[in-house]
Amino acid sequence: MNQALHQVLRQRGVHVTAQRLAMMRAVSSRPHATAEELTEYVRAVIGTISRQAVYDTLSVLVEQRLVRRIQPSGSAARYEDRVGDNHHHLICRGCGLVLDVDCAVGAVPCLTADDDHGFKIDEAEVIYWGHCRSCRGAASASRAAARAGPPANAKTRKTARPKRK
Amino acid sequence: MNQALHQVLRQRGVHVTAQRLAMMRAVSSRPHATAEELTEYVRAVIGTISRQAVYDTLSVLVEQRLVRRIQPSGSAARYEDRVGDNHHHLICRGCGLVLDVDCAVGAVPCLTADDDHGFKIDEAEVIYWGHCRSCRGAASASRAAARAGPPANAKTRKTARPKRK
DNA sequence: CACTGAATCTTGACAAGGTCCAGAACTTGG
DNA sequence: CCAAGTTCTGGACCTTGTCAAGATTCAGTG
Repeated sequence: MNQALHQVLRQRGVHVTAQRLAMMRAVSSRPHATAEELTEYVRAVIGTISRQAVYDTLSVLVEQRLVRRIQPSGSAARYEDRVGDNHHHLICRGCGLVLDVDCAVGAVPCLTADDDHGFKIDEAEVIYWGHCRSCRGAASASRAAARAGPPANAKTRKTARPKRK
Repeated sequence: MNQALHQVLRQRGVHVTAQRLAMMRAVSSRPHATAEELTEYVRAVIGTISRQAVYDTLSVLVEQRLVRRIQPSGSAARYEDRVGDNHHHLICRGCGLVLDVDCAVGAVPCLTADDDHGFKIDEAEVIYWGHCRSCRGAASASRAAARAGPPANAKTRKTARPKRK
């Protein structure tokens, strides 16, 4: 199994290391994970990896188009190994859940803006923002009183920050 | 003129302060500016404002839908006061230039994903990535040798970092 | 299998962009 | 004009990344 990943890397002329193999496994088994989550995963598998190696590896993989990086407003970058099919993302403002959605328009669409202002466009990133079913339920009570709808940015902190001294 | 802004704020039940008025002016006169640039602008107008007040004010304005926040990968959040028309953005990977583009699909489109997974979608954020005309020219020489096309992430550091000790 | 140059990884410092907190100052309704 | 409630200030601190230098590891070669 690692044999296949091994080949993929070699073919592209990059060194094959335990860190890289583990990172690829991590990205593929935890779609939409942040760099930190991937680090945890990799550490669980191969024991240790430096932060720098994580970022370095990820950017190599992104460069090689083996991994796609998405960066939702107000949260850390996330990575996934579903590349080349131009799908988009649906993100919950409440809990940060990220889901894949197929492109609403068609095959490899979206790559044409109405007016490209002379740009050479190479990617269209589409993010649908909203609230997932459960967050909608949870928020409805408080939102009834709110004048202007849901907060514009998701709180991404998962756990309460420990009280500082 | 501030009278109008004043009313807008009051109507929404938020306090009217010099900082907020100045910030609204700033956003409207400098589309796509970062928080830092807006801070500079506001300081030039009313003398002083704390960083906290800047972020607080911006998030109030965003919540009230008076300002829209966009956050391109790898760069600070940017703000604009063109809200409600569902336009999109075109960003240069080379120099970070941000341009508005009208939606390629239609009126208030894009708000429908193929499958919404039970989400209540309230916004579709579309970013077209590419290279502007001048960056394309500048990069062509070095890119000829690259194996995998253009770098996947823009270098956003504008100036070389000063060499550390 | 040992050797060697190049590619990677580790460690540690640093920076940008934000957030949290507590108390002072200001705005608003009455 | 006042009390109450908001907002602002200042400063510590956090998160996510990046840079540099030196130690290690890969992978082709003899």
